[in-house]
Parts: sequence; C-alpha cells; structure tokens
Amino acid sequence: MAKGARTRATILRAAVETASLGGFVGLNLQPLADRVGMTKSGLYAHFGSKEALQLATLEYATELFQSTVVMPAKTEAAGLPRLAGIYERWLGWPANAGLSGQCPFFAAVVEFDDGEGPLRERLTRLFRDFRGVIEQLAASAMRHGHLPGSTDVAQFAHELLALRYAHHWAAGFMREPAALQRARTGFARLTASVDQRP
Amino acid sequence: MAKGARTRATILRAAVETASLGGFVGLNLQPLADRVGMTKSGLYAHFGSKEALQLATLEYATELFQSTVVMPAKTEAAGLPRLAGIYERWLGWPANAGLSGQCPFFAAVVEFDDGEGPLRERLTRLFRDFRGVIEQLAASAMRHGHLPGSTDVAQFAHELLALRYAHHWAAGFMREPAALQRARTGFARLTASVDQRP
DNA sequence: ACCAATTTAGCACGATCGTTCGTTCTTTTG
DNA sequence: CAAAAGAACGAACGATCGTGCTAAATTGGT
Repeated sequence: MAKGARTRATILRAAVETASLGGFVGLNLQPLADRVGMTKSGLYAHFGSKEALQLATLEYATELFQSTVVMPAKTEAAGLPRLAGIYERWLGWPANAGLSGQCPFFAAVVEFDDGEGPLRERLTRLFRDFRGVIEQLAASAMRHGHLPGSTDVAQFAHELLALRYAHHWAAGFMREPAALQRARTGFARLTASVDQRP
Repeated sequence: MAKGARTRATILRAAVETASLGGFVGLNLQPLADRVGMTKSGLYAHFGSKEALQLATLEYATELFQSTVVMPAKTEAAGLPRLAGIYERWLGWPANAGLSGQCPFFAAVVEFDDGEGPLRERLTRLFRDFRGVIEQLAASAMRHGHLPGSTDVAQFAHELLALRYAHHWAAGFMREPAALQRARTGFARLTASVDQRP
C-alpha cells in the first residue's frame, strides 16, 4: 500500500471523527491537520479542495455505516428480526463504529439545507437509498406476517426515521438519559401489531 | 418609542428571518447589516457581542412562536382538538410567522450540540418547556377520553416531536412534497385510539 | 545506492470573521 | 435654541478561513 493512501486513510478516519463531533462545517483544515500531525497544506494536497475532502469524508462515513449497520443484517432472520436488528444497530452505530460523537449524517443535514452543491446531492441520495432499504425490510416483514398487511411501507419508513432522528436529538442535543428507551418504546409501538395472525 | 428600540426590532426581524434560512451560525454581522441597510459596527453597537445578538434573536423567535402556535389554542376546545390545532400550527409556523425558511429552533439544534454556552442552555429549556406543554395537552386529552387512559404522555410528547422533527427534515432538507401528508398521517396514527369509549 | 516520483513543509495571498475605537450625525431633553 | 445623549459610521485590528505556489524531504523501484 502506498504511503499516500495510508495517510489519506488516517486523515479520513480523523475527519469522520471530527464530523461526528462538530459537523461538516467544523471540518476545518488546520485543526484536522493538527489532529493527524501534519501541515495544513500537506493535508490539503491529498484532496485539492475542501469540498473534495468533505465528499471523501462522507464516502468514508458511508462505508462505515454500511459495514456497521447494514451488513450484519445478512445473517439475521428475514422479516421483523432483521428490521429490528438494523434499527438497533442504527441507534448506536456511531459508538459501534468508534466515533465519539453523534451520527455525522444527521449532523450534516442542517449544514446543507440551503444552497445546492454535490455534497447536498450526495447526502439526500444516501438518505433516500437507506429509506429504500427500510421500505424493503418492512415489505419483507409484511410478507412474513410480522407486520399487518395494510402497512404503508413508505409511511412506516418515514416514521422509523422520525424515531431515529428524535433519538439523535434527545441523546445528542438534549442529553437525556431516557433517549434510548424512548427510541425503543417507539419502535415497539410502531410495530405494535406484530403477529396479528390468529 | 425610541429610535434605538425601533431599529433594534428591525434588526431582530431580519435576524430571525436569516436564522430560519441559514441557521444561527449563518447569522453573520456583515450580511445582516447589509440586509437592514446599516453598517456592521452600527448594528453591533445594539448588542455588544455576537452571542448577545444570537440570544436576542432566539428570544424574538420564541415570542413569534408563542403568538403563532401556542396562543391561538386558548380559544380551541380542550382535549384532542386543542392538541391537533397546536400540532397543525406547529407544522406550518415558520410560514405563518412570515419566515421564508424553516423552523429556526430545529435549525439551531445542530449548531450547538457540542460545547456549552448560554445559547445552548436557553434552547434546551425552550424545547423542554414546549414538550411540557404538549404533555399537559396530552394529559388533558386523556381526561377528556380522547386518548386512551394508558397513554404515556412523556412518550407521546417525544413521538410527536419526532414527527415534527422528521417533517422539518423531509420538507426542508429532502424537499419532499409528501412531507406534510406524512406528518399528518403520523399524527393520526399516533392518536389512533381516539374516542375508545364504547 | 542512486534516481525519479511522490509526499510534505513552508510561506503567503485574499477574503471574511467578530471586535474595538474615535468620530460624526441625529435625536431627545432642558 | 442650545446642550446633552444616543445612534450610526468608517476604518482598522488580530484571527482564521480556504487556497495557491515553491522548495525540501521522503519514499519506492532498479
């Protein structure tokens, strides 16, 4: 492995850590360079622009998310167990991925709500894709009879994301100890009609 | 009314507008001064520090929120109607208050999730207070038989806020036309056990 | 061990940030 | 109308931002 690729990986690891703490605007070059023990320009040469660095960080965070949250589901029982597993890992994925802050994706939302740019584009696509995953899982749970046949999967996915988003808010910003319990109770209530078969 | 107080009000009106568009970190002095047709320093003299300007803007936004969302509930029928009215006005309050952006409170959440400072303190208190209002309304709806007697009002308030937060995300960041419908369907599902009396 | 290529440091730039200061203009008061 | 008080201006500050350059150091291949 070339030296450049190695330090680039080091930078990205530190960058996603920083993004989980202070968002993507807090992803400034000088503090990041200090973190990895480099000069600002030396670090800069790896990406060519700040936007490229942000994009690369977003990409790296996506890989982390995939391997931490989605991939382990492959070995879980299809239907509701798999859905519940994804949700549970989704709740705690920043910690499980070794990040000391909160979910960098949610943190990035506010910083790109106005204006355009490829970062915003990429982030909305990530959210849409993952919501598609949830919808598929919900549809599968329906077919297994774990959710009522009348379930609106799009609405279900939206409300599941609402619960996760609220957890991000309650745990990160409000610092409420009950946040995790609230998120779990919400999931239970959302899927309250489990096994409605007689 | 003194001249100073008048321009101060003008500044705050522009500031809360700006905060609804670009958050509280986008609340920079120079652009804000240009907006109201003043010099940066002339504007600055009214507050003495950026933090004081942010606090004053937060206070002004709170007044707007109170008069737009909470106060009209006084004339509504107690119980679920009042709760539904609050929720509906809550969904559209930035537009109804004349703001062209999104809810400035949600926008401010991400910008102060780390660190301390009086702004963060104030904002968490605002959220806690309003959630207390929702809990009281839910309890009242319970007493009126509009919600099941077994309702956990704290959990209910959390999930209602989750729906509102998700609407903020879906409408603002994701720009989905179905966001409002999702929010309303979620409310209906959350209060699905209306009038359970035989 | 040497050479070529890659990687990092060093320095400086224009811009913008919040902040301060002294001055000038406008409003309020006696 | 004159004097005191308040409000806004204009310029400048130190700091930090992202971004270019060029030169030195380090790496990997032969």
